[in-house]
Amino acid sequence: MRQEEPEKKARIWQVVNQIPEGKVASYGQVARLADLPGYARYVGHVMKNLPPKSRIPWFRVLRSGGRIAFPKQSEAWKRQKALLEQEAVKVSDGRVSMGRHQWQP
DNA sequence: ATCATGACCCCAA
DNA sequence: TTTGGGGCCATGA
Repeated sequence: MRQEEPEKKARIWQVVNQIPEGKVASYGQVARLADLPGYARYVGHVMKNLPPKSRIPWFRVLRSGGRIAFPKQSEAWKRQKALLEQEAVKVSDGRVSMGRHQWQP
C-alpha cells in the first residue's frame, strides 16, 4: 500500500523543527527543503493542524517576503508577532526582513 | 468524480 | 502598494 501522506507531513515537521531560534523561513522554502517543491500550500495546511502539544516552531514560518500569514491584527497574528519578537526577530508592520533573518541551511 | 476551501507563490497591471 | 488571475496540493462535502 502507499500511505506516503503521513511521510510528507513528517518531513515537513522535521524541516520546520530545524529552523534555529531567531531565524525564519517561508512556506515555499520549507516545502523545497522537505524535498516537496510546489507544496507551499500544503505546508500551511500542515502547520494549521499541528498536534496541540507539539513544540514545533510554526511561528518561524512566514509567507514569501517575510509576511505573517494571518489577517493583520488578528489574535493569531499578534501571537506570532510576539513569539518572533521574543527571539529578537524584528517585525515591522507584520513583516520581517528576510534579508536578515531568513534561515539558510 | 466535481467543487470549494485554505497559515501559499508569482507575475502583471 | 494593492488587486486580479493562474497555478499549486490535499482535504472534505
